Amino acid sequence: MNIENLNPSQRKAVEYNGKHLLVLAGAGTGKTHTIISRAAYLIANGVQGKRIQILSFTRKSASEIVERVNSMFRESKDAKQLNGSTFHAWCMNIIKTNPKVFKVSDYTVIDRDDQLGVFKLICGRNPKVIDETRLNAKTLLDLYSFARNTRKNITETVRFKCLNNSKDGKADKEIEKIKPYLVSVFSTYESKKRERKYLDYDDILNVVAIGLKNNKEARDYITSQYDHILVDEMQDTNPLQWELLSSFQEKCCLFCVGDDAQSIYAFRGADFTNVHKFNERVPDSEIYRLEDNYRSTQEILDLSNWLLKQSPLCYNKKLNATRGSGELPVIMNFENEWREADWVACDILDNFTKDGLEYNNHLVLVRSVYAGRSIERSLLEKKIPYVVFGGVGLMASAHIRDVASALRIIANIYDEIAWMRYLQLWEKIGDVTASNLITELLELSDIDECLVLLKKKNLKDQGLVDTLSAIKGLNNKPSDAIRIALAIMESRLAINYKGEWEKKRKPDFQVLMQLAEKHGSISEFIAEYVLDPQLNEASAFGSDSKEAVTISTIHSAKGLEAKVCYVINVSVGAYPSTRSIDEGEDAVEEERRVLYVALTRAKDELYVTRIITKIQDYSQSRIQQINSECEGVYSSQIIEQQDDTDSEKKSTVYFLDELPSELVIDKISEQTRFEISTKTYTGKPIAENDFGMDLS
DNA sequence: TTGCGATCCATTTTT
DNA sequence: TGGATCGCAA
Repeated sequence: MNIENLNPSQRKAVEYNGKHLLVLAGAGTGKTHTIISRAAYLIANGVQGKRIQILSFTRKSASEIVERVNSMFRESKDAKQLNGSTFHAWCMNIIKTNPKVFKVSDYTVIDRDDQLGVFKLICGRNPKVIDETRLNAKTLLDLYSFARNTRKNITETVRFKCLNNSKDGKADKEIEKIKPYLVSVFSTYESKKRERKYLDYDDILNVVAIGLKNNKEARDYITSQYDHILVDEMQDTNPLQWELLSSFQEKCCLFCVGDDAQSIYAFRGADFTNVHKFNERVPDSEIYRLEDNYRSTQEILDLSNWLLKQSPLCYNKKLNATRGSGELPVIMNFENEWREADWVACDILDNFTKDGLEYNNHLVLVRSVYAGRSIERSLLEKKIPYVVFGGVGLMASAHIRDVASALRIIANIYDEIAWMRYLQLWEKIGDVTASNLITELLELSDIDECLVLLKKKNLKDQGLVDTLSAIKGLNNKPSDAIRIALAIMESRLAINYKGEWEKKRKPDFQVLMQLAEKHGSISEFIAEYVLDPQLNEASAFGSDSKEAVTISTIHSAKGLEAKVCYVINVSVGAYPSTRSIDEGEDAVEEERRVLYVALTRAKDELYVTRIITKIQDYSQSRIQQINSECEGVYSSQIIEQQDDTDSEKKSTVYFLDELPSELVIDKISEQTRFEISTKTYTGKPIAENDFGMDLS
């Protein structure tokens, strides 16, 4: 095994032979490399691959790790059986392979959209809930999911998420008021899940984590199937996942890698006390640190370190660049998002045409999927190929869900959500007719009875019945089921999706069938697919995604890196977002870490762009800089504007406010400078007598 | 009741 | 931008 390219602290971690280890690894310190080496080291020392489980938060990183370990052992069978997956996929696998322990293996896995559908249904039937609680179905679902992942009760959850954790009498009163409604919605949802045999995301973890916790025999049986659990991104684990891991500490060695400064999933329950209290909770454990950064230049790290140091939280972290010094990061200021996007596209094009830097050396980081759109448009305009990370997967797209609904009915005839979607696809069936039909259908006990009932209804389009009867025997041939269902449903889908069908929607099914080939049953295929809507590669525009610019949300960018990085719209009101300011300090600090993650993706060049709509977005020191850049008359206007606004909103938080000027180059683009300068025109107006004909 | 068109609306992050 | 909701005609 190739262990030479490990530095001393990495090597110490890789060769650790105590029981449990937490590796605190800053950004770019070779975290993935360390995990890979650890797995390889274990295999090289005789541990069977199948007794090692690698856990990660995205399928991408999990499979990358497994692949890289496998490539180190080309011929060895031991390595080939190495397991690597997300927490959810792992638990699902445990459920499926141990049907005698977990009696839920015939359940249908539902995703967020399905869950939301159920919540909406429940709220729709009970309108008082939304009126009285002033929460919508989506927020209720978020609360429910948060509560389950953090193992908090309703009272604590509401206090924490809705009331800024305040403990005064007013908050207590509010909780008392809305709690009964939440109880009613949540319990209705839970009984619906039981009736319909649904497993949602949280159930998958919950069933295994709590099952193992409370049942010693099951725990011993399952946990003795593994020797080593390797956890990536430990800082993103939530209390429920911790519960799960802790069941394994007796029989297995835990090797956890994480960085508290990169914890950006608190909104969905991640809790970095899993990192901070590792020692306390896990007897027989040690903590090592990795602090040498191999990715970035010192200038990029200086900016990142500065950002963390401004935090009231103490991260006790300072990254050192082994690569030494390079270019200063650049802050670019723009008038609006189109200019910003356009500049990014131009800059990438310049790098490509002038310096021959391939497109895949560029990474554009955005806060939300939505924010990536303007960038997409500019890249498209300039014919620059790009790949998008972090968008909605294929499974979420409507036409796929349509066909999947037919398959889901075959796999589980109690799948009310699937029935609802499937029935409404057809002509003359809307939500009322569908609901009535479903009430009758759910009384029946198999698909043939359902088909008999549906035939009797004299429905306008025979396709409804034909599709189901054609695929009813294909539960174990998902790929065939898709092909046949598609053939019958196609004419209907073509109507529903009009012009989009042939070119945009239909081609997706080729990919879907290929994926289905790999699975032995519909429910297995659906489960896998709901957990991993793997089709990000397909969203590549251009011939080869290896030659493309990457656009990614920061949350999906962990583990990504590029020579040139653009962090978009780091504007006032966005970092931190005004929304998180309202939510309180914890939310703001999480946003700081989000920005930190973004900054530390860059290897050589870092561009932070932002939009300045108001000149008071600038700090005092920046005003002086602009004044020196802008000429004469404009300066005085800018300073004037500053004067009438700084008495108000002093409380606005902005991460780059006190940024020392020596850490960055702060630029304002030519056009933007012009537009800002002329923003308020205070000169003499052009009057009527300034134009017209000379009548003399 | 369905299904279409029009209007409005709000925009964080994801297994 | 497009997604969700509303109102109206068939």
